[in-house]
Amino acid sequence: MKVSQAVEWGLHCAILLAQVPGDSPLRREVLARHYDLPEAYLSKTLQAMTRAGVLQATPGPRGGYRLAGPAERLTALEVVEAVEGTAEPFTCQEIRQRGLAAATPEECKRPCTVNSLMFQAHQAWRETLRTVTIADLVSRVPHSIRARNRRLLAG
Amino acid sequence: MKVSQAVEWGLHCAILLAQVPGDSPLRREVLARHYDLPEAYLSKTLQAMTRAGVLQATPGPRGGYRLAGPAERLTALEVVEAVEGTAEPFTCQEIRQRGLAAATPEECKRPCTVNSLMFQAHQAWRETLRTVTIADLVSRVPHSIRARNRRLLAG
DNA sequence: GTACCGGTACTCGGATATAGTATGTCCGAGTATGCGTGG
DNA sequence: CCACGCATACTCGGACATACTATATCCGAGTACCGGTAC
Repeated sequence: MKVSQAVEWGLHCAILLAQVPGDSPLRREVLARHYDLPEAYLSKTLQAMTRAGVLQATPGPRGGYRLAGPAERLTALEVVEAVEGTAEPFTCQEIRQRGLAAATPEECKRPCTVNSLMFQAHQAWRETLRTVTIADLVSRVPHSIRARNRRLLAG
Repeated sequence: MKVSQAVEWGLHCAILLAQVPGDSPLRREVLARHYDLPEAYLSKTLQAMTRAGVLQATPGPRGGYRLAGPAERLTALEVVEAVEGTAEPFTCQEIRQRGLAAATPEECKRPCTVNSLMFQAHQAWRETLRTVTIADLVSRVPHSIRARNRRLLAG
């Protein structure tokens, strides 16, 4: 089990976009330079976030990315799932229905206990991310860094 | 993010081993046939569980695998981490220290907020798995299946 | 002076290579057993 | 009859291929702007 590094990028970008004064968009190149990320690949992540409705992309001159909604209403979970997708990390192969001890369809009306447990664990994970918004994360960034960002994003 | 299918195999095998009457070990081939799994690959999973101390392996005739301890003391988390490893699924790249807005070492004494959040989410996931033992999972298996297993494992 | 039109430069979006990891398979190392042999 | 030693068959363990996904990159599609031109 491994979380894509693109998740880190996506969250940091969302946090940064939430600090942009006014409503001016940020170009992809600016985001990439800000954290020294490969711009071409970052493109893929921002794309996914846009498709998921987390970001709003504007093409053409004076274009770029901005948050699709207020940071107070955008949860970390939405960002993470925008990047990683919403597929369950554990997919039950229903091996209980195979082999010598194959369970009958009758016995499988209730979901597999292993499947239930893993699902429950994933729900706990999601719940943790759902209770935190991007605005919360911004407020946890040290003031000195926020000040520096304000200066960089203004110019 | 994706959980290896080997986790499903490992948990099911642990649950099955907990149902073995007496203390006789189960051969790899028996486990594989029970769920119609590729024996050669299942080997890798059982190996990992043995290395982690979840299973005890006995070579030679009349050998096989058995649980290293009582099912009541073996948590699902231990099994999962035995198979998947204990590495954090989210590894912070510390991108806040790079690029134009690079944070100073002084500002990085506290861990990155993104890192903290993802860590916290993972802890919630682990906690869910830690509160459930293999014995619990056995008790959730339908009686008809348990009876069938008892019969199969006796012969 | 104003409105329209076309060219241009800039932005994102998706199709295309590469690398690393999960998946799948094989053969060799080690051990308890069972038989044969000697006392 | 009993004890010892050896060959054997059986078990797991780790080294070796393959397939898929995450990573990384490029070039093309679309859009707003800006200048020129006609009215």
